[in-house]
Amino acid sequence: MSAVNDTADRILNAASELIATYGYVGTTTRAIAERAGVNEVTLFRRFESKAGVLRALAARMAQRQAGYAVAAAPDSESVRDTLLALARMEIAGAIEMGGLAMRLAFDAASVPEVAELMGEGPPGNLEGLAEYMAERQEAGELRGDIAPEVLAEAFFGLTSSYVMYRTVMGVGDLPADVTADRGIEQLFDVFWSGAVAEGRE
Amino acid sequence: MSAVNDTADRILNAASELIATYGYVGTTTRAIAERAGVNEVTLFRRFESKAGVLRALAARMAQRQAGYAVAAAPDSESVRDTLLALARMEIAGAIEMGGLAMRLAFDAASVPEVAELMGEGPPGNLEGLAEYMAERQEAGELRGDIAPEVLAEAFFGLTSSYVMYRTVMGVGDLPADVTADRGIEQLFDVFWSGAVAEGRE
DNA sequence: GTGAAGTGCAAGTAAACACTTGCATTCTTG
DNA sequence: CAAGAATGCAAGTGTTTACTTGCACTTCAC
Repeated sequence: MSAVNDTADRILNAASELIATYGYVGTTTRAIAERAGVNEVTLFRRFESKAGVLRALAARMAQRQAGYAVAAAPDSESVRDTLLALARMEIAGAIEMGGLAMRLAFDAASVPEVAELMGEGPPGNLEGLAEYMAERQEAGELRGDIAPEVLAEAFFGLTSSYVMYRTVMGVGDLPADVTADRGIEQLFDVFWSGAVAEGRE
Repeated sequence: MSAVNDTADRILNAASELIATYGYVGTTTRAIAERAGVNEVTLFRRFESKAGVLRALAARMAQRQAGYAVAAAPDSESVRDTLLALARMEIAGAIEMGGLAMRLAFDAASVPEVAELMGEGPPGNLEGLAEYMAERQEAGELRGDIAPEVLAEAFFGLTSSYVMYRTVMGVGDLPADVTADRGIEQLFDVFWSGAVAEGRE
């Protein structure tokens, strides 16, 4: 990595960690620069403003998240495997970003600069998953007596609160390996047993 | 209500709404005073400092929450009814406070003044519920192949994300009547069907 | 080896912040 | 009605914030 990008990256990394912990308004440019081991002036020369840092951060996030989406594509044979994989992906992504996306989703409701960047965000995800749930209901794989939006909300509610508890609120331990963690599977299993069509599991 | 308490109450109400939306650091004493229709100086004369307002707010919150706890006491005949009632109570309480408690639980991780006041908070709740879950597992009413902590986390994950989506992130509509809302019962039912011991429902 | 780009450092800006002081005015209460 | 408490208003404090300017230094491509 060239020295020039290294500086920018260190700034973005520092901003990512601080914003994830203290939120956008609670994070100062001075603190970002300090943690990045860089002069505060450099931050402004590279990113123009605090909002500029946020924009660059969001861009980098979107880029990485795109990588996840691709990895998600191969939807597994069974609905259960697909959803469990999605849950693990959601959790892994959110944890790898240190709760940044989660914190930003939170801040979007109150900080205009953040709201601009988040776009559809959670509502979009929710809608998309609800469509999938509806399909699987029609196929008789998920129980039909619950609205698909509710199933989607239950799913995301579990994954997002799992991450929120651990990264933002400091409750519980982070899993060593998300792709194999037993606790995640148990949590998912509560959802799954409640969502699967009777006589199907 | 006497005029003197009225002033203090208006300040606390304003602070409650603003902090719920913008967080503790994002809320200014000027904004609180303005929304309360009161001079900023009055706020300081009554509450000494911004942290003082927060303390008073927490005290009032604890007092109201105590009311809920009493109402909760009569644990219903069936586990299902008990947990559904608890879910409705949690949601009603959080909504009535306009997401304040939720936002504060969030801020506690990063704002020392908030952390001091929140005490055990979510971890305490989680532990308490996990104990109840363990009891019901031993009684054969809840499935035994899932750790009680996971069951408790699933429960609170659903109720808290339900409120979080609606109050903080602006996703979905608030229920007109929490005690009767069908959506809440559906959401709870996903949890319940996944948590109940086989052949028990 | 020269020039341009990137960075550090010192100093400074204007605005916003929590919080204070002094005084005039209103409200409450005995 | 008188006294004291509660409030409003105007003007301030010192600190922190995002952001700027000017200058010296290094690095590296050509």
